[in-house]
Amino acid sequence: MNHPTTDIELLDIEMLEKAAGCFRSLSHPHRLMMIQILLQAPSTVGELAAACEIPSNMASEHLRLLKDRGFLRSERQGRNVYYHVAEPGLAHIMQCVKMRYGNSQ
Amino acid sequence: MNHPTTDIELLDIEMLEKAAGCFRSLSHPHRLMMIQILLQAPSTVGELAAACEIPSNMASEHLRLLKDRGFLRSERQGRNVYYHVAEPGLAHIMQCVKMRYGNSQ
DNA sequence: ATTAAATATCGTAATATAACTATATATCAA
DNA sequence: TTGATATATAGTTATATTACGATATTTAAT
Repeated sequence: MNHPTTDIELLDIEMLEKAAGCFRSLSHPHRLMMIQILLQAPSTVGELAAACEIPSNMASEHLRLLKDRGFLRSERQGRNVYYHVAEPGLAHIMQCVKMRYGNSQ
Repeated sequence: MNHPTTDIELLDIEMLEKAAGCFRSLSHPHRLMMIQILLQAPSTVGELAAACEIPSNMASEHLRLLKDRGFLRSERQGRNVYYHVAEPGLAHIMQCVKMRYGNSQ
């Protein structure tokens, strides 16, 4: 009922469902750790697993989750698979996290 | 090993655990809907329940979750309880969501 | 070809989350 | 006080997520 340009549109429940799925895939400390690392440089499954101190099969599962959601992409190089950030918005999101929880700010 | 000013600090796993909890509390379509609405104006439990088409006791549970996380605050006014956004960062987060899923962009 | 290393997938048990019914509390009005 | 409305909490069941051991796949080295 407002003027078109001032009318604030709400996302419908379907869109929110997808968005909720994205947040769910971000709702694990190891996955956030991986994203943090990958925002600095592409890394292998093994490197990410070591950084999180978890077995590599679990790292692989977490990475698949993030990849399926479109947040990451992967690229095999020899025996290793390198993952990298595919969604630029992740940097933005992690900045929000640091604003709330970072020690440097 | 880098120069202090160029060293990018990673949040430790404890901080990431808290951040993950925040994302988990955002990982439900009805909770996102409530946040969307509350970013426009404070609303009662009943109003939010109606907007989400869920029973008010479930709305109450979702709201408690968001309140416990520090995202919302509540204030009783007569028989109604009004919730409002307590974390300004939520507007920012919802903007990210709209960038990805909004029809107006 | 065989072996080893890195990654991925499968099956399953433990745990967490969600939805629902019933009940409780708080406020107001008659 | 009694009844009605709005909100909150408890208990329970259904479902989803997580962790993990075992196994499979891919690549490279011998």
